[in-house]
Amino acid sequence: MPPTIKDIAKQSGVSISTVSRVFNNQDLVKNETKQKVLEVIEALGYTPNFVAKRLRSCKISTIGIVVPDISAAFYAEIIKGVENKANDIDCGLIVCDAHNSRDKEKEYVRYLYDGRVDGMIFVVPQLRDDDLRKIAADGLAIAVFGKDMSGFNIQSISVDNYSGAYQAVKHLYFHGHKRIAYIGGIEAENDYDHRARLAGYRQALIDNGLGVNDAYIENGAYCEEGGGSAFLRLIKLNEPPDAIFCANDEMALGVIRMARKNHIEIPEQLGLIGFDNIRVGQYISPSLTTVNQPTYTIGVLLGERLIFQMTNKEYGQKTLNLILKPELVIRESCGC
Amino acid sequence: MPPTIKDIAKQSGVSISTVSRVFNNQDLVKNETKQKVLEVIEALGYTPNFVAKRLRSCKISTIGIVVPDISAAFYAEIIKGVENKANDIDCGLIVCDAHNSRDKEKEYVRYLYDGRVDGMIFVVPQLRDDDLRKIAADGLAIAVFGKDMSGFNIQSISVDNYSGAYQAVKHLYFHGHKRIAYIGGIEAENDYDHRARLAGYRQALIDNGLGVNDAYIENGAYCEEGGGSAFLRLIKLNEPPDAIFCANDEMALGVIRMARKNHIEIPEQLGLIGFDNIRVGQYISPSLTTVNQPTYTIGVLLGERLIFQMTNKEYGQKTLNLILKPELVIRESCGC
DNA sequence: TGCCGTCAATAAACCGTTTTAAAACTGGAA
DNA sequence: TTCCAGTTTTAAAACGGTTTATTGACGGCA
Repeated sequence: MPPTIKDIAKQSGVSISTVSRVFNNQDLVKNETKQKVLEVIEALGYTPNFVAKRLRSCKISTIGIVVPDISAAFYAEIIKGVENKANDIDCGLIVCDAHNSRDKEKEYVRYLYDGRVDGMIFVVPQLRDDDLRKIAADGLAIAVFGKDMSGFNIQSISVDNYSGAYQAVKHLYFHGHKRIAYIGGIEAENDYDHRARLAGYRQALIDNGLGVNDAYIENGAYCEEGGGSAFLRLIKLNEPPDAIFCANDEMALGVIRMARKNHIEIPEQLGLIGFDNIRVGQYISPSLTTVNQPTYTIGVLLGERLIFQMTNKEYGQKTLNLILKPELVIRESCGC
Repeated sequence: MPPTIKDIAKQSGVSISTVSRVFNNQDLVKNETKQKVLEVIEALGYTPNFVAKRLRSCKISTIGIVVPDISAAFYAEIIKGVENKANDIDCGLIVCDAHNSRDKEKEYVRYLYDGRVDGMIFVVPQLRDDDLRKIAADGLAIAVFGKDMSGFNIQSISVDNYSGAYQAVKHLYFHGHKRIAYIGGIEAENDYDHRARLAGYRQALIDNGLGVNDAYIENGAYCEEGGGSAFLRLIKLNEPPDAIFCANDEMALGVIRMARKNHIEIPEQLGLIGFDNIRVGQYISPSLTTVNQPTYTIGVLLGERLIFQMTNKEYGQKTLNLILKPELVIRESCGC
């Protein structure tokens, strides 16, 4: 057992309060006594027990972050951004991988909720707004990426998915594509990304005088395989699309793979744009035009917001929901 | 403030000891009472404060893992493996990103060391063996990936880098390559991977009657750009190599990029094999032959070892250093 | 009826620190 | 000598749990 403050007190013939003082408000203790105590501390190799310290003083200098999937570079980049800010204030970071599951996410919240952290960041939370609000109400600082929580007085950051999709589709249109399809997710209660991207897609078609054809709207389940099958369904249509906008890059990879298999040339016969700017997109052939989200910046901003929240307990000083504009990264797959 | 055990006690009309019992030795409390308490716990969303818990009982069901770079898929996979095992025993996981820096790693160790975790996993630690030993000596369970710590009575898992390199080079040789170069890291004190892979490369050449040509051994700093420049140096030689084995895939990507720029065809003019099996390797053209390490399995094993260590305090029951065999994944770039 | 054993629940001690309130010790002024 | 202010020091109360010892209630048995 390591020595405790009691051992030091006994050994040096003073009370434990005095020993504690020597460590903290050192000016309140006589120099002579201080020397004596310091000697004993040195001799016994004492360090204050962190756990006991925390129990009393309630600050733990740790923040937690919950992401849907730690192995996706997108989230890893955000984490790095957050960490950068956390380091500024000597704060540790606990990373939790929710495995894309709401239950797991809930579990982790429960886990972090036990006084392990001073604040939490949720990246694209699947949790209900209510759950998030409850956490915030308990006095824990929180910041959210991926949905607008300003209605609940919670700091949040989003990317303008609508605008990203709109830009992509407009780009395809301006370069001669007229039958533009969309591959996305399903109309789930909490799939804000899908909804906004679909809406952007729709509006871009409408604004450019192209009708919205429901047969051109497909579900690719956000994964490579799903994107591939959605593509196969699309090319079987009487009037197959001449371009596809995918709500993420994974699905676009599936499209590229299946197009190759079916001898459809990209971009000559089919324009393609993805979303997220994952690393593979630069290396695959044809390289993938995509919509880039400033992940690292997002992380930094999340960190900033959270720290702001942790230090100033009241809200409202900063805009509650900050919306970042994504940008189109033009490569080969769109043919422009 | 989140609710405490006192709130639960008051709300449900029992003593705090009873509430505590409901959480721990549940058999000692009447079923009826238990139900009542559980309801209140649920309603108030109570979680026992981990700091308080730890202070009294010395167990907090948390393990920490330190990796060099969270955004590398390689480590993310290992983390997932560990997490899987941790979940089996209802253990939380704290992930720390050391940013490839020894200082940062040290900082995190100090941080975790504060009684925040019951055990730690180090993935390719840059820490000195001594530091690791000291942690273990203090009674904290630890498990290490990437270097053999059995000499210190610490559980460790490694991949047989020597064998991986040997297989790769042998494969190149058997398919007709005679001038095989190596691009790796620098001869750093703690770069065990580099040393073992280089040794495997050397031995494979010797065993097959090819001499070792020091001009063929290059440093690519483990990154894409470094791999590219190393490649450029190699092709300027009087007798440039007809194949390259890279100590990781990143460097191989650099080779592919630069080869393309210099109109050197892979695999026709140059055979290429990487190491690590990163995702991009499947998608790039030509797709990359590489040496695969069973990352997820590594994670699971690390988790197992650590948990074993946490529960049985004595050593020695299991092999202390487990060596896994990596396997060659043959794709286009080696031309076979 | 009185005694005993069993089962449930509680009170109280404890973990190692910080912090607040109180006590003890100084020295100087009345 | 007494009192007071200022400086040091101490005792004791937190912090939020777990755990040990104790109490209380109840039924069975002599």
